[in-house]
Amino acid sequence: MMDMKGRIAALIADALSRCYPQASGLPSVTEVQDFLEIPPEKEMGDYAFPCFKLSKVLRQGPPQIAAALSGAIRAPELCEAKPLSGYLNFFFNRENFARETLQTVLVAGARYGSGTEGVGKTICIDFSSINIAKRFHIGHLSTTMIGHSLRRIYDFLGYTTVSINHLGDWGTQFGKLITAYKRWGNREDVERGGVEALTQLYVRFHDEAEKNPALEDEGRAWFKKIEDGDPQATEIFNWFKALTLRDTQRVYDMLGISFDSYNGEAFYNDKMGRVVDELKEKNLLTISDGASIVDLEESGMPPCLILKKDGATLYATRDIAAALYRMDTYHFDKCLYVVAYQQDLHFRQWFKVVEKMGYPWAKDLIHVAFGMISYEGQTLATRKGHVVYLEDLLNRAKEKALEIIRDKSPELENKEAVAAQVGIGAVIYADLQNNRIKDIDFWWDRALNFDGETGPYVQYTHARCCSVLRKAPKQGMPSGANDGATSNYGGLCDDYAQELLRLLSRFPQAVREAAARYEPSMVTRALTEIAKSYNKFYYENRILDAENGVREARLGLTLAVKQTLQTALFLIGMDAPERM
RNA sequence: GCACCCGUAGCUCAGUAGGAUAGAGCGACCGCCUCCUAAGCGGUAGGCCAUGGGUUCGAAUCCCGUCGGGUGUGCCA
Repeated sequence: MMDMKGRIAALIADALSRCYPQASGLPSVTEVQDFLEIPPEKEMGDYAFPCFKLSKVLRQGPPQIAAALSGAIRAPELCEAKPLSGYLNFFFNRENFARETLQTVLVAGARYGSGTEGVGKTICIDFSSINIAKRFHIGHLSTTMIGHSLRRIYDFLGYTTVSINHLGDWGTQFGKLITAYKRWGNREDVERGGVEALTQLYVRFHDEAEKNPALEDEGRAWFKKIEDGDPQATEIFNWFKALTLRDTQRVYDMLGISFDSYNGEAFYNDKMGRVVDELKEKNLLTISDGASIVDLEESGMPPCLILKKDGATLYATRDIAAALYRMDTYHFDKCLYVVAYQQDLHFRQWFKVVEKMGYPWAKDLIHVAFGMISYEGQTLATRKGHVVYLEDLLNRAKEKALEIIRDKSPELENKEAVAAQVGIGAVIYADLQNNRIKDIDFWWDRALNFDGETGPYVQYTHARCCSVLRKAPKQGMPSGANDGATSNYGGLCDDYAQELLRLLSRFPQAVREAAARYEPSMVTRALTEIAKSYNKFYYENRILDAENGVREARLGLTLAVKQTLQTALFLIGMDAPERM
């Protein structure tokens, strides 16, 4: 079934050709569809066609054009067209719109809004990318949640996705860490303390190294051993890595996140010669102050450093090596890097280098940048303890949710499980609520606020839908296209129901825009609008004790809302509790 | 200095491939549970869309300048 917008565009195009048979340069159906907009006020209709642009072609004032077109459009079963100050405003036939929208949503069910446009296309998403021996804190929340949500959104549209946790597992800091461990650590304490214990060792190293600079050399020596594959160094290093992944996995489990690949810096260590060779071969490498660079002056950027004076590689080298590997391995159509905007220049530089290497897919490398996070107005500082660990945040959010449940729903059975869904949901929602480029200043009271437009609000609305549906009579529950016999769609013609139907009908488009703009917040916003609209509908209309037929129609709408909310929640990485 | 990003209500933000009278949440104040989940709903108050030009029938939205803020800017990642 063609959507309403397309059908209205077809009506307009047809009316244009009949009203102005002599005119040339009339817009096509698709052009008309692009002109169509949603009026600012509901009283102005469901769609509006602005006639200003046609004024020149048709040598007529916009109001005259609108009037002529409205006279030529006769489709009462679909909509009415009324001219108003240069616009042609379309008012849906409400009953028809309700029937069509509801049946579309209910037939699609959990797949409403999904698509197949991505079938056969692969998208690599590089996100979260934790550092070994460092605790997961709120600074990692955005990359993790944006990446995870994008993954679900692209999956929903039929793409094959590859989620990649590009581990920060290479560098002299690991030599220093081994030094600290050998001097002051022991197996049991570190095994028990996990990443926190490693962090303490690292801090101690820095304190002691200020007094005793020889420690730096010792650290470098241990790192050299890692590089050379020394068995003891490798064993300790791999153990640190396993400890970090073990601790981090607890958080990933709470968030429901998994990765297809953990290939990080260490993995690419032996794959960088190819990059250097290729750059040399293509005459892109020049020596400057002893370092090997790719000059980017003609692109208006500082040069991209490939090799240090001492011949060591740099992170641009590693990123290029990883991109080449991923193209060879996954044949991606796009490769997304969900990384903070601080690294914007870095990405623009090495993307340009890949382009200069002659790879047409350089244009498919996308830096999905997001804003900085600060804590109570100040930069996060792990050393000073000015930091919020993700695990602590999620646990406190769970506790807060549990308190509220004990207060408001003392009879709820699985309180702990629901509290986890709600508390964690609040954190996820807050992170994906606004455009990703916005900076976030973290405050505990804000993070733990569950009133207003928050995660709990949308989950609450979902639970409310579930509650209504549970109490509905078993018979006559609408489930799809064949419920026309029992549902009276006249019961969905009020402004509240219509607004809700409008939002439901636009949901698939919202998912696509979110994908096109790498912007999960567009799904969050659609989700919130639907929830708000349902709560208003719910207060203005009786559902269960409405008359026969109307009750079924409103239950159908409730089911459609419930399913769409559930889908939208899933797409941003939240759970949808049925009771709370 | 240069580059990128951002300036919309007291606070946090929607709205930007131009469209009609600029919206929401929080905070403040006032209401609504004998009724399907009050984690809800309604109302009041709160705006020179940073600023000056330009393009246009029409600009918060596009272009140029200015001011303010953030980030980055050759051997860390």
